[in-house]
Amino acid sequence: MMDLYLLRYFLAVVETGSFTRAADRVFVTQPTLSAGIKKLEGQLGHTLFERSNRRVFLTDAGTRFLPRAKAILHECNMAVQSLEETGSAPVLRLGILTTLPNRAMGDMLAAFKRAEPHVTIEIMDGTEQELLNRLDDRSLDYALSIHRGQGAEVALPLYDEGYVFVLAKDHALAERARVTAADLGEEYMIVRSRCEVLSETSRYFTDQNIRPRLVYRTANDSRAISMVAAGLGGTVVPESLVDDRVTSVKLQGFDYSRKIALFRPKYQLPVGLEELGARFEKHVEVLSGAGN
Amino acid sequence: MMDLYLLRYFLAVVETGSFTRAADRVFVTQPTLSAGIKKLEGQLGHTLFERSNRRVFLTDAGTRFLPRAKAILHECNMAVQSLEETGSAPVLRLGILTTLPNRAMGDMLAAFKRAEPHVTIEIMDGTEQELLNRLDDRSLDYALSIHRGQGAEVALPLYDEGYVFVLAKDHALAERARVTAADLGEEYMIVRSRCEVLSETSRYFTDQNIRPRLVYRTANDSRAISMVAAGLGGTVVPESLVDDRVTSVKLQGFDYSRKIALFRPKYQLPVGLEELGARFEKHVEVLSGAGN
DNA sequence: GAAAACCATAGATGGTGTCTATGATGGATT
DNA sequence: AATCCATCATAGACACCATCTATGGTTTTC
Repeated sequence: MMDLYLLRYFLAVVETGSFTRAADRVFVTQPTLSAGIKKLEGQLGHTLFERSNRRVFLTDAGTRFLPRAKAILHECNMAVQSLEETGSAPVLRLGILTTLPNRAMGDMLAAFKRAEPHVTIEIMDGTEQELLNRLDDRSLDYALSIHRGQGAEVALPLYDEGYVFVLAKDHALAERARVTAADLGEEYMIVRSRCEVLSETSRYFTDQNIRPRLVYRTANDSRAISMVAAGLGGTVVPESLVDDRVTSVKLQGFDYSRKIALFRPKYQLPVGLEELGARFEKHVEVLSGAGN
Repeated sequence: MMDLYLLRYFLAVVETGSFTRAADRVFVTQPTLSAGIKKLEGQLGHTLFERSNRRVFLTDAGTRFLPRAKAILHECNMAVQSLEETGSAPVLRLGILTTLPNRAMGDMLAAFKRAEPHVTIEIMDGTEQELLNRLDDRSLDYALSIHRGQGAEVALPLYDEGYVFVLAKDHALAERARVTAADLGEEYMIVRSRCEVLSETSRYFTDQNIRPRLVYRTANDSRAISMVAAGLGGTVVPESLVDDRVTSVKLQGFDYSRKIALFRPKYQLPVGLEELGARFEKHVEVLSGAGN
């Protein structure tokens, strides 16, 4: 497994372009650093540097590893910092799945604010796994995410929705009620990289020997919808993400749907927040039942 | 400094609630694990567990540290995975500042796609610092971000824009051309946590002894605008983020503006991408000059 | 009071990061 | 072509440390 001190050696070599200067920078001798890089390469199973006697160069693997090494050390710094901060004022921390629509979320939270004018809400967007992890971590109190059969003490089921294919309003296929995979074979596809049915979508097309042309990939759904509206291509989205800038059509034979639930705290909320939490649950349940 | 193996010990104790069972889980003896946790606590300067003879409990510091420890190990797993992926087909990797508007970006990219139908574009949203880091890392080829006087070989200046205060269309202050800090004293404030003039905004209000009430905090600008539109409160945004769901007013005495630029690659692009990159630069320059 | 469970401490030992010394290689200079 | 210089790699010695076994201390249960 990896060692953090070796990551520091690695970064020093990248920054200086030389084992000798890097060794000076991290206050060890060159042979120590050389052995360290060799050890790291052994741990990872990839050569990270091409050695020459003028300077060293990152390999492809080294180039791919570089941002990750930085991210790891950054997280370590954040960890140390997190221990220096004092407790802050209590707020309700809500995670919202990135693929849930802005407008519905805005309306729901505005209604809650009207009922509870003095509450501060901190929102975190994330993938399903991120949100579950954050609930486990206690860095979130609640989360709105996809229901996968969890029991009532874990998650409060809210509503179901299906998936549709969205296109620009002036697209040739936009007037149809439904399209087939074959209809889309020559089209451009926008990949919403955090789509929870991404692999099902991919399989849907490959099962029918269709490979739409990929033109654009993003993790940001608002951007994806804007790109659809602008005519870059089409993409699969949950119904609730369809807005009046795009047109949705049914994708024949693609019958996936998702159920959205409010995930509850994994721990006993502090006393001040517990009643507020119960009111929040009630509020979300009422509004989502009425809205969708 | 921190050691990764000690983080694994820490997580095992959290998951099992016992040093003895945690030791079994990580395949060392209990005294080894005990000494390791003690070492980690020494490194961090904080006690992470309260010991009892029934089970151990996380301290406040331990609770704050837990999500960070997980994040570090997650990044380590990602790093190892990044080395397993094979080189993919070349794409143009563009970073877009999270506070740049979806519609303008969509229009610009759609126009580029019409000119270059066979290009795949991978978009990453990020803060200024993230985008600069990614350019340095070589994990991005280009970035659209804020110009801070960098020279022409680094960044191609595109356009300027100011900041405005946005409110719901039916807000009492929405009909004014301008508002003062005092006008907003009783209002609710939505904090766009990645706003590049966040500290200036804060200082603007505190300099005038105004403290608007914070109701909501998010890193996602689309969500923030939706919350404004829904009536949760108001917020400061660059002009280009104003859409037809909200109303903008001038904030008196708040004269900040930003210049947007296209940041260029920090390295020589591969031959295949180099000409494409030049065409991309030209395209962005022409469209932004015309549009804003 | 005895037994059980569990964390802490002590001492011995094998593994390892580090050092000094030296070797190998390639490019620049004479 | 020979020499010098810069730089990474290898070898061996050694101090440090993660780990083990053995034992101690504390609390709870029967």
